[in-house]
Order: sequence, then C-alpha cells, then structure tokens
Amino acid sequence: MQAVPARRRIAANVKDAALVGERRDQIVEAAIAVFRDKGFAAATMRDVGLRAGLSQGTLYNYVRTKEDTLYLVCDRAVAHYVDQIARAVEGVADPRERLVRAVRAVVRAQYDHRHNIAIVLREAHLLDARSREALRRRVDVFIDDIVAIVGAGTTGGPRRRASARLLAEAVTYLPTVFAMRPWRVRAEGPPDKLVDAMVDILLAALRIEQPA
Amino acid sequence: MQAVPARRRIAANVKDAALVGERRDQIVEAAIAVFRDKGFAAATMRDVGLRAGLSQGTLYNYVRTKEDTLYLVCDRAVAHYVDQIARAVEGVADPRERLVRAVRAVVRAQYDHRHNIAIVLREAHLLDARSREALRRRVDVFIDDIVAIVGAGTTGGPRRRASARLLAEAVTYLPTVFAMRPWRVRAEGPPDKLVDAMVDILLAALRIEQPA
Amino acid sequence: MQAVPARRRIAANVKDAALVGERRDQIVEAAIAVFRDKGFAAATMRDVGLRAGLSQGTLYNYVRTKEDTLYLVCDRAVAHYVDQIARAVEGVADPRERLVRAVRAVVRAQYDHRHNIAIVLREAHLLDARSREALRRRVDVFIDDIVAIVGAGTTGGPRRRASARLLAEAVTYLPTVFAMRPWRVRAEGPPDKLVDAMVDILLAALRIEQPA
Amino acid sequence: MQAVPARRRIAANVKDAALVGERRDQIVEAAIAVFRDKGFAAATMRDVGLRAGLSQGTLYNYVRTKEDTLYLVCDRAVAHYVDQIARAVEGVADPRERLVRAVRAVVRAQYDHRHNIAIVLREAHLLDARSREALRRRVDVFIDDIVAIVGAGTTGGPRRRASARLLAEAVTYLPTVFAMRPWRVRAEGPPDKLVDAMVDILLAALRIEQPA
DNA sequence: AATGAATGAGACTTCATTCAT
DNA sequence: CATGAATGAAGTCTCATTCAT
Repeated sequence: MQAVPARRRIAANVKDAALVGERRDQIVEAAIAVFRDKGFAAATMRDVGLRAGLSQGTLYNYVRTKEDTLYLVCDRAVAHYVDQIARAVEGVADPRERLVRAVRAVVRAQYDHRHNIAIVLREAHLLDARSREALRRRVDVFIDDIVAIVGAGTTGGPRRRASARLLAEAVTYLPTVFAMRPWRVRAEGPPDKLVDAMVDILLAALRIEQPA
Repeated sequence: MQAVPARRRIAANVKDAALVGERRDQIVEAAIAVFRDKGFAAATMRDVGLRAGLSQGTLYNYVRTKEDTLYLVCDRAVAHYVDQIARAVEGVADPRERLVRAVRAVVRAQYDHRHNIAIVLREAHLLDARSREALRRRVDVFIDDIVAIVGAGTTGGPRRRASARLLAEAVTYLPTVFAMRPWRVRAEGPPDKLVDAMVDILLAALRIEQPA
Repeated sequence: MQAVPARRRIAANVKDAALVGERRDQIVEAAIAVFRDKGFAAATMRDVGLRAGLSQGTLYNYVRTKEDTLYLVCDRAVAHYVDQIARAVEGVADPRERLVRAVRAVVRAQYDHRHNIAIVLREAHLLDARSREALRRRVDVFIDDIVAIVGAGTTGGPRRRASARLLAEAVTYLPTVFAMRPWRVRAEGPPDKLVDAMVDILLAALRIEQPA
Repeated sequence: MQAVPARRRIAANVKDAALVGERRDQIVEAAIAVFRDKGFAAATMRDVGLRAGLSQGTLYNYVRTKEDTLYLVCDRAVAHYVDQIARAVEGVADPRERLVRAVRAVVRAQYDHRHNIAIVLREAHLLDARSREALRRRVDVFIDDIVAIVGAGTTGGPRRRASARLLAEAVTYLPTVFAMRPWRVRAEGPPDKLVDAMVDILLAALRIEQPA
C-alpha cells in the first residue's frame, strides 16, 4: 500500500476546528441531497443552506465557494470508499483471498455509497484542475493497489489479453452502474443478492473460480 | 428485435427540412464540443452559437431551448449507437456467434462515440421528464435485445448467479468507462488492442470461451 | 364644421396604390385582432403576418415599422368614427335636433367600433409624438364640432357649472365604457336597449328633456 | 357594504415585513412613473430599479416578476380609491345625501389618483387571469355598493331608461376621463372647479336636483 | 459566530427588421 | 412583388458572494 496523497485543505472563516467539522458534515449531507436532485450547476447555495439549516452567510463561513462544496462532497465520498476497502483487505495475506475480498469490498462500497458516487462521477469534472487532480491522485493510488492485488491474485491463471490495469479498471468501474442506473438497482431484488451477482460477474471476468 | 420507440420531435421555426437537418448537424457537433468542455449547465448558448458559426438568433430558429439542444445531442448519440449494433448482428443466426458479435459491437460503438456518450451519461438526467423517458425507452428496448442475445448465447454454459438482465447491464455499461475515464483510454495503447481487451473481459464475465 | 386635419402619410415599398390599399386592409384587420388579444407591445409582427396571411417580408412592403401598423389601426378607427357621426348630423338644421342626433350617433359609433376604440384608448399613447399629435388633432377638431353643437343645442336651458367643452367631453368619453368594460356591454342586454339607455343618460347630463 | 374580497398575496424573498412594505412603496411609486411614461410593456425593470434607487437584484427580492410589479401598482390604486369613497359615505344615513356624497367622492378620488388609474385602465388587461380576476372582483364589489346607493338615492325620481347598474357605471367611469385625457384636466382650470363641474354633470345624469 | 439583505454580472430567449433569392 | 431565413440588440430574471448588524 502506498502513502495516501494529501487532501486539499479548504480554508474556513471560523477557528474552532470541532465546529468546522460539525458544520461541514451538515453542509456535505445537505449538498449531496441537493446535488443529486438537481445536479450541481442547477443547485443553488440557497438550496444547500436551507437543507442544512444554515443561513447563506453562515454557509460561507465554512466554505469559500460553491465549488468548495462540491469538492468537500467528492472528497468525503472518496475517503469513505477507499477506507472501506482498505479495512476489508487488512491483514489478509493469501493473494487469492485478498483479491476476492477486495472485489467484494469494492462492490459493497459502491452499493453503499452509490448516491455520493453518482455525484462524483457526474460532477467532478466541473472542479477546477487542482481539485480534480487532487481527487484523481487519490483514486489512482487506490486503483494502483487494486492493480497489484489483481496481479498477485491472478498469477498462474489462464493467459488473457487484458492487462492487470484494465482488469482493475473493470473491477472498480463496473459497480458504478449502481450509481448511474439506479432504476436497475431497484429492479434487481434485495441488495445482498445484487452484490453477490455483481461479485460473481467480476470474478468470472478475472477468470477466478470462486469457492462455490 | 422490437420496434424502436419514437423520438421526440423538436419543432423548428424554419420550414425547409433539409436546411433544418444541416443546421442541426452543425449545432449538435458544436454542442458536443462545448458541453464536453464545460458541462451542460456551465456552457452558454453563445458558446454553442460561436462554435457552430451561427448567430444567437439563428440558433434559436432551429432549437427552442437550451434543453432542446441537449436532447438533440443525446438523441443522436443513442441513435448512432443503437444503429451500429443492430447492423453488427444483422443476419447472424448462430446464438453464440450473435452474442460475440454483439459484445464486440457494443464495445466498438462505445469507443467510437465515447465523446457523445460522456454527455449522455453525465447530463441526460437534467432533461425534463418527458425527454428523459423518451430516451430511456429507446435504450431499454435496446438492452432488452441484448438480454435476449445474452440469454440465447449462454444457454448450456455453467450456472451463474447473475441474471441475463444483469449480465446485459454489464455488457452495455462497462464499456462506458471509455467515456467516463478518458485518460485510461489514452493510456492503454492503440484502440484496437483496447477494444480486444475489453471484449475479452466481457466474454470472460459471460463465461464464454472465445475462439482463440 | 372645420377642415379635417391631414392624416400622416405612411410610405410603402410597393407602387400599385390599389394593392397597397387592399393589403393594408388585411393588415389592419389582422392587427386589430392581435392587438386586442395581447396588447400592442406583447403582439409580434409575426402574429400579425400570420393572421393576415402575409409573410414577414411582405408585411414590411406595406408598413415600415410596427408602430406604423398601430398608427394605421388608430387612424382607421378615428376615420370611421368621425365619419359616421358627420353623416348623422348632415343636413340637420335645428340645433336641438342636431344635438340629439349627434349624441345618438356618438353612442352608436362607439358601440359599433368598440373593438378598435379599445386599442386607440389603450395604445395610442405609445405612438411617437408626431403620430399621436396627428391623431389627437383630428379628434380635437371633431370634439370642437361637438362643443359647438352642444353649445347651440343647450342655449336657453338651465344654467350649469360645466362648460360646453366639458359636456362635449362627457358625451364623447362616457360611451368609451363599451370598449373599456366589455363585460358590462355583454351584461346589459340587446345593443339597441343599451344604446338607448346610454343616450338617455347623456341627454339627462345635458339637461335636455328628450322627446318621450 | 359587502365584505371586501382578498388581495392576491405577492411573495417576497425578504422576511422583515416592515422592510418589505417600505421597499414596495418605493417600487410602486417608481413603477407608476415609469409605466405612465412608456407603458408597461415598453418599460424595463432597469428603469424601475433606477427610479426606485434599487439595484436589479434588490428589486427582485421584493417582487417575483415584472407582472407582479404591475399587480402591486393596480392593487394599490384600487385600494386607495375604494377606501377613499368608503370613508366619504361612512355614517351618512339619508339616501339622497349618501348618493351625492358618493358621487363627489368618486370624482374626487378619480382626480386624485388619476395617474395610477391611467395605468390600471390601460394595462390591467395584461395581467394574468388570476390577478385580473382578483382586481375585478374588488372593483365589482365596490360598484355593487354604488349600484345600491344609486338605487336608494334615486327612488321616487323621474323614470328613466337606464338601469341603476348602468347609472353606476356612468358614475364610476366618466371621471376616468381625468386619467385618459389628462390634457383636458390641465385645460379646465383649478381642480376644485373641475371636480364641481363633473359632479354637476353626473347628478344631472342621475336627474337629481342638487342643493344649489 | 450568525444573519440575511444587497449587489451586479451574466444567462437565456424574443423579435423587429433586413435582404438575398 | 413575395418569401422566409438571418441577425443582434435588448430584456427579464437568477444567484454566488459580500458585509453591515
């Protein structure tokens, strides 16, 4: 595992760090709801403020711009997502087992965070270059980990045309379908079954015979 | 193959149908470039007009609203995409062969139209309900076809947890990674190799042994 | 009777005078309908063209500006109105009889032309100063005639506080209620009864005992 | 006297009710000046803002649309007008006396508010149906009162052809000449004399011998 | 630290008018 | 003489951001 690249620091008008954390939680939660509903560009800071129960002025004590708000949302989504997966493979030594665990964790996390992830996928490209790069770097480091896990976990298997890199891309991208086609999620029955099925597809794609 | 649902008709101020077609081509092309760059909401109709070489007023002789413009872009993307795949399986009887051809066609089409598709994926949810439904219906009919092809093409293979529906979803969704992570496309070498690798992954996911 | 002030001449692109007359009739008729419906400012020249069955370009061969169109409408309304009254008193010598005839003619004409008159009352002030003055001069000359008729027709009657001028104003203004409160017109029963009643009110206002 | 129908409530972005009242006074006053000058449709909200000393943005904190502004103007005109007359007849029992007072009050109010009333007469029909109806209902209730007063006040007088309703219409409409032909107002000498003369005309129309 | 009114730049859209065919 | 596509100026309205209280 590589060192995790730093998050961009967002300045606040308010000193009290605990308060900043608390208020930003409110703001991010409100922003997710609002951005999901209307899209980032059509959402207004007034919407966010109302939803968060904060006045416009107060909002701007914790966030410098509307874009900052989007960054906070994306940053938090990425952090939770990466974290959840890191914990899943922690202490697992067997390469094959590590891979299976990682795949399952990715699918699960994508399911759990599908609302935030929809925003990241659709709106992150609106961020300014620096924020976008900061986010991408963190995702890339994470994908590099997956690449390594895939590489180690598939050694000795049948030859294939796809690089470990592209396979890792498949593993991390396919489950975003939960975020991008939510009506499909709703149509597929209980979450656990959906997650199982998706894991099954991905392991097949990796040509791993999973323990029946 | 089912009957294709009708497109929504967009009214124009200009009567000459040929001219409308020509101008709308200009407009759609310009809009794709602009929307890709800034996102739909941040793009201005002035941008579109400038890029298309049309004055603001002229633009609005061929499109009633900014949203119409987005609809035209999405509509055209879907039309080209669906069409390309329909042609690929035309006249192919053997179920297995049909499936392989369909998969390859999907991957290829997603690669070719990745710029338009990026817009559809990110911005289509901003359309009004009627337009959105019109589009979705056409994609759904197409996915139904893929479901049937997948069902027929995988009969007799190993049992799997995923429904034909979810497999079809995987086939049609995974290649959108070309649109959503373009930097990955650029990193993977020549297009043909990328397409081959992606097809390989999908056939493995379907547990089809492809002809070496 | 004084000399009638000249109308403003509106230039046309087309030479054939008869054609100009015919087309302008179409245009005026269409404009009345459209202006009544939406008001002058909200009406578009396209509306007028469509209603008149003329293309935009053709329209502008007979009218130089939108304002010209309004002027034509007002001009025609005033002309018909004034004319109708002039004919009613023509050749009537007895002052009292002249007055009664004039009052009845005014009321009748206001009833008949109430649609056009609504436009004149509401929109004429939007004309440029020159057109407005040209119209007002013609109406003033007409009102002067009424003043004279009122003066002659009420001689020897009871003293009153109102000048002949103000009485003439009442005679010519009160019936515009037909144009400005059309729902009242509709509520008052058959036109003839309404006209009779209005005449009755005006003669009473003039303190003339009308021949029962 | 009947219950006065409710005004339409116009929403504001600003919470402080006192401030809303104050700013709207500014806005209405400015709007009257501007609308009178150019007509509602040709007037711009920039004009109104400049005249009111408010920025465009601020303006729209107190008014949601340009039409709202027109409604506020009309609403205020009607309110003042109706109120002024109600106060004039308050506590007057004798029917004849009530009628004379009412007539004088109508004339006076129409004179005082002639600027606003010009706008109501010319532009109110541009309001959306709901606003228009809200206004008309309030005026109709007022006219009903006048009808009752006229009916009671003329009992036992000479028979006439006009209904009490039409007489009431005359009483309330004729004085709008002050608004619609302002040059006449200016030509008729001091206001008091003009008001007296108009009252005289109306009482004659009602065939009431006024106390010399 | 919180509030919310004020600001003004800028977007979409309309439409009178022109002019090549 | 008729047509109708092109033009671009201008208007309404929104909203991120600021700042006095």
